[in-house]
Amino acid sequence: MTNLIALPLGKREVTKAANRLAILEAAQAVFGELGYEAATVRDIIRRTGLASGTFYNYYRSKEELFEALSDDAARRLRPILRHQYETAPDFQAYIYGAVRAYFSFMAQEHETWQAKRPVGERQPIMHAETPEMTFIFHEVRDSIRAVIDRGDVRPVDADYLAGAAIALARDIGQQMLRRRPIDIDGATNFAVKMILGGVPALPTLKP
Amino acid sequence: MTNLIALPLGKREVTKAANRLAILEAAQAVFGELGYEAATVRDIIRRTGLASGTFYNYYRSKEELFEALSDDAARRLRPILRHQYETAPDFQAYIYGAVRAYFSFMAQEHETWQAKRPVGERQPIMHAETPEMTFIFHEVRDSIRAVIDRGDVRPVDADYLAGAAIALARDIGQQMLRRRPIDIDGATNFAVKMILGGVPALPTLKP
Amino acid sequence: MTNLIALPLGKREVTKAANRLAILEAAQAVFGELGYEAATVRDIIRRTGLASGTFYNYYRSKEELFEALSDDAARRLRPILRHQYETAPDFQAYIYGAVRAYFSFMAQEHETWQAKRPVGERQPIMHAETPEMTFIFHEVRDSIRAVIDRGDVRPVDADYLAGAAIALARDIGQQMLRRRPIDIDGATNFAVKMILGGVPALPTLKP
Amino acid sequence: MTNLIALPLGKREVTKAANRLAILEAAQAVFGELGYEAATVRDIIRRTGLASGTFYNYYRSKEELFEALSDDAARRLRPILRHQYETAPDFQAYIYGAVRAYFSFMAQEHETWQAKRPVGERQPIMHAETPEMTFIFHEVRDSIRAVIDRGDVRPVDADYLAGAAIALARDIGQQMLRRRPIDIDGATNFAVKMILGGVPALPTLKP
DNA sequence: GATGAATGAGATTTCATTCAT
DNA sequence: TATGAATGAAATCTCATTCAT
Repeated sequence: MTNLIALPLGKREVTKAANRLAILEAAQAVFGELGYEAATVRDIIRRTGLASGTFYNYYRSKEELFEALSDDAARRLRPILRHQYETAPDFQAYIYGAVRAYFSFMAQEHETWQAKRPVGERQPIMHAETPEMTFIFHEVRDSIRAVIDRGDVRPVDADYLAGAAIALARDIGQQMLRRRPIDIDGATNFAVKMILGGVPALPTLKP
Repeated sequence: MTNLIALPLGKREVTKAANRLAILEAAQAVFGELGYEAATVRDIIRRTGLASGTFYNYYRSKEELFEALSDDAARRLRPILRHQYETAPDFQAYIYGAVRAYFSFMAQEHETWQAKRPVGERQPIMHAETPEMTFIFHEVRDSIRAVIDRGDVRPVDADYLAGAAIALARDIGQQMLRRRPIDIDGATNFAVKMILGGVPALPTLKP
Repeated sequence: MTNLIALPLGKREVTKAANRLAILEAAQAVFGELGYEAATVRDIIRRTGLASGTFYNYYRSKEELFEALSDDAARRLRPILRHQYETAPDFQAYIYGAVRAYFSFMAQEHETWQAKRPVGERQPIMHAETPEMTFIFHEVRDSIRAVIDRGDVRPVDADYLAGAAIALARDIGQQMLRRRPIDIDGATNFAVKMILGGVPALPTLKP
Repeated sequence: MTNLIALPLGKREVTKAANRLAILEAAQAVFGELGYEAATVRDIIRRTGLASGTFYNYYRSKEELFEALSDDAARRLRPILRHQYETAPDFQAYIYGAVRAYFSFMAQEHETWQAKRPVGERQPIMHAETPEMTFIFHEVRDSIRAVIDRGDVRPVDADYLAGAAIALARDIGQQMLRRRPIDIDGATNFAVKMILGGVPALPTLKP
């Protein structure tokens, strides 16, 4: 989402990049609000102020936009999560770093994530069908599996643990965003304590 | 989904009840597979063998069907969860009872909860927009709040805890359904340990 | 286009058959007026008085409708052309019979073929992209080839001859429809004389 | 398509002329391949390497381009056909000269007239909506009418005869282009024999 | 002029809902 | 009440044309 390359760009290029960005951000907001299925290309394009046809100058379909958003999330989150994974001295530190990075990420993009919705709209409990969610889910699960496989953590059920940790963090993250003020530290503290507090109690897996 | 009221019914009434039931069951399966938005009324009605127009003799809209399904889940699950809540000697026992009841319920209705999808289709991580989920979320959150308010549990963040517990249970429940054999005890054990293990570590809420 | 099966049909079936027929006829007219590419599903459905969505209860797409129309033309014309082919004592008689059958067919369906067009519209010279045309072209070419292969006609260039005969008949047929009164005999006479008169003059093909 | 006027032109004018020519040629090819309706402005402009907006510096619309192409064909073909018409000693010679000129013209511009299409695509029998065709049709019909009016040919149905002759020549011309080697003499011979052979047999028109 | 992204009218298609039978 | 075709609003997508650079 950030234009890291600082080359002189003509107005046209700038506009094009800005439009692409605007569509991505609008899509992120709309998917967050409505979920993938309920979101329409119109909902997204309307938010950008662009014309309907313009959407198709950038993405061939809603599906492709979803992929682009996933890629975007991956590009921005993966290095952070990878860094946590590689530098954390132990499982505890990894979980802490990953959860905090994730919550910070969510909070940073909060204004697009949590755009004001029409009141009276059915409020879904949660929209997992969001590109960021999809990416995070797979990324973190793989890390947790790896940690367990490496033996850094007592042999517990890796899939259960990863699923539980992610589900938990996702939910708390969303709640965090709904509260004022947004308290990253508090949410991180809560989520990490829940996850790490639970692990020692887990049944050991017989190999 | 079971007709607990056993009064003598005329043929017409029997058929009506059977159709209503068939629609509910089909809807549960289809919403579970596709989510609320992606599911079409025709997807649902096709499973029942009824004609599409017949749907509207029973429900005024797709929306109303969703509500009915929520009510249905509520009617069936609430007594169970309430019973756990009222008879459990302590918080630990309540969580255990509630999780176990929930997993048993999922396993019982397995075929509708976890219907197989065409391979290659984009697999959403989760469909939160399921009537049962919506109901359970609110019910359990209220129970946890009550327990905390009563002082049976250290004053922690009830919303975070409820959300975390439910998210966690939901995820593990779904994983449980994908495994063979379906191991209710194992899943319950894991989920309960995670939830209860985490609670003592949680930060105390300053009132 | 004719409902040859005379079974008692409910009103629903009748309506359905009538609608299918109406769409076919409208499509025939619209393809004839505008050609396949320029014709839109809307143009077709508008003529029937049906709602736009109704089209898709009968055909999945414009393409499928085209196929259906081709099949329809084939079903109605093939027996006639085949009969001419099989019963004609010689090439002359076959050409006469085939041309006459074709012109009669066109004249019969004239009211749908030649619906009034908005004035000022660009008048294409000809629309070959019509299901009937496509079918006839292939059918008659095959017959002429067969006749020549059997040696009933001097060895001339079969493809050239078939193409020429069909192109010629098609054009004269269309002109015939534009004239008042429609003179099937006159048009047949002209077309057949042209075709048969030309054949003796054609260069013999060296094998 | 050739710039017959050899005046000194500035650089700008040369480019302009070249672009205009490139667009005409591309359009001829694309209309030939896809027909007027199915051809898009982008299909045409893509072949020229120009930008889509540039198209509108040369032609106000797709429609106008079509007209321009007709005019172009007229400008190039009319003198040839006129010359045949004026110098031919009799009807036979005129037909021969005209058909030959037309076939030579087609063969010369073969690559644009008969571009190869993706296989498997629905092959329309013919695209009459081609500017050249439109022009030729009217031109030749007028000539034939004139010949008949002058009494050089027995009074037959001029419109039928012109239509038949043109349809026939068009079809054989197209077949000629598909064969290897391209045999202008053979095709001319065939077409002329067909046309002229048929004429004596035609019914005389009562005035 | 040349460029190519933006525009928006219009085409195709889907689907919740209605309604005649 | 059951049926299933009809409806039409709304969604997706295309493309001739415009316009800022």
